[in-house]
Amino acid sequence: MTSEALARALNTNPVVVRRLMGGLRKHGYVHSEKGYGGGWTLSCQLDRVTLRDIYEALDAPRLFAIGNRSEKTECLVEEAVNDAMSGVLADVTAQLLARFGQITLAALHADFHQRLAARHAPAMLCK
Amino acid sequence: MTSEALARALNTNPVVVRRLMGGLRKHGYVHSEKGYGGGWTLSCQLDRVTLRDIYEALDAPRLFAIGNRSEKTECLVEEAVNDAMSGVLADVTAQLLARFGQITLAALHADFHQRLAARHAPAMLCK
DNA sequence: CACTCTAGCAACACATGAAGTTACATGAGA
DNA sequence: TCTCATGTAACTTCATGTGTTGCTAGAGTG
Repeated sequence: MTSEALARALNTNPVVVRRLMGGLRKHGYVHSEKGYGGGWTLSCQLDRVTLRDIYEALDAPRLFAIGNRSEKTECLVEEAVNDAMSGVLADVTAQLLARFGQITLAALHADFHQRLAARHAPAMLCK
Repeated sequence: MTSEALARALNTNPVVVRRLMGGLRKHGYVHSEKGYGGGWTLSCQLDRVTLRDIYEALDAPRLFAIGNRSEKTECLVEEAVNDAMSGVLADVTAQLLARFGQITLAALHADFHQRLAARHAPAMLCK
């Protein structure tokens, strides 16, 4: 599949797609080929890759909208609050990643197909 | 204490302080008085207010930097991923708030005083 | 060999939201 | 009535993520 086609499907831009896919390629989840007939191909088993793997392949972007605005401070109040918060945030981050680590792409794939079937046979829901 | 003085201590602007303190006032944690001799006064017991209370008084701003970019979508893949993620995010949010709910301002206050003592008697640490 | 199609990449432009700023109104004491 | 303070709206600035353009390089076609 070309970046162009993916971008259309995702309502975004081919360059954005390449940026994201670049991370996935570095980790061997996808493969890309240049030139005529080129594009992206899957190169991993869906049941061996998790949301956590994807997150980390994407360079582990910031998870939280809150947190210390500076690591070092002269202010003892700020220090006390930072310590209290960063302990919680670290624990919660670990939990979140652990949960993401249990969600495989295969599971999402299966979920998608279930939704697809449901959409094509909506009458079943009305019984 | 005036917004002006607080702003200096926090390296910010009096108006920003008023915006934040406004939330705390609405919940009765602080009291403000206008005019000469006015400013902010504490009006709660520090051991009865938690970080979670503060967070909610500040109108519960976004916690996560990740998440659904749109609630409704036509895309079944997006739907599947959103469902998987929002389940995790909801659980993790609950955990985070629970933890914040256990951190009282009194505890932070005590922690601060401990740091203050340590700073004034640093020789103790070298024994 | 020229042409087209594709990814790779850097640099720039735009959008969004948080934080900071200005200006003015209101209320309280001197 | 003057000064000092909060209350608030409107505007500006800044940071970050997203989108866009322009160019390079590689790969197949005719």
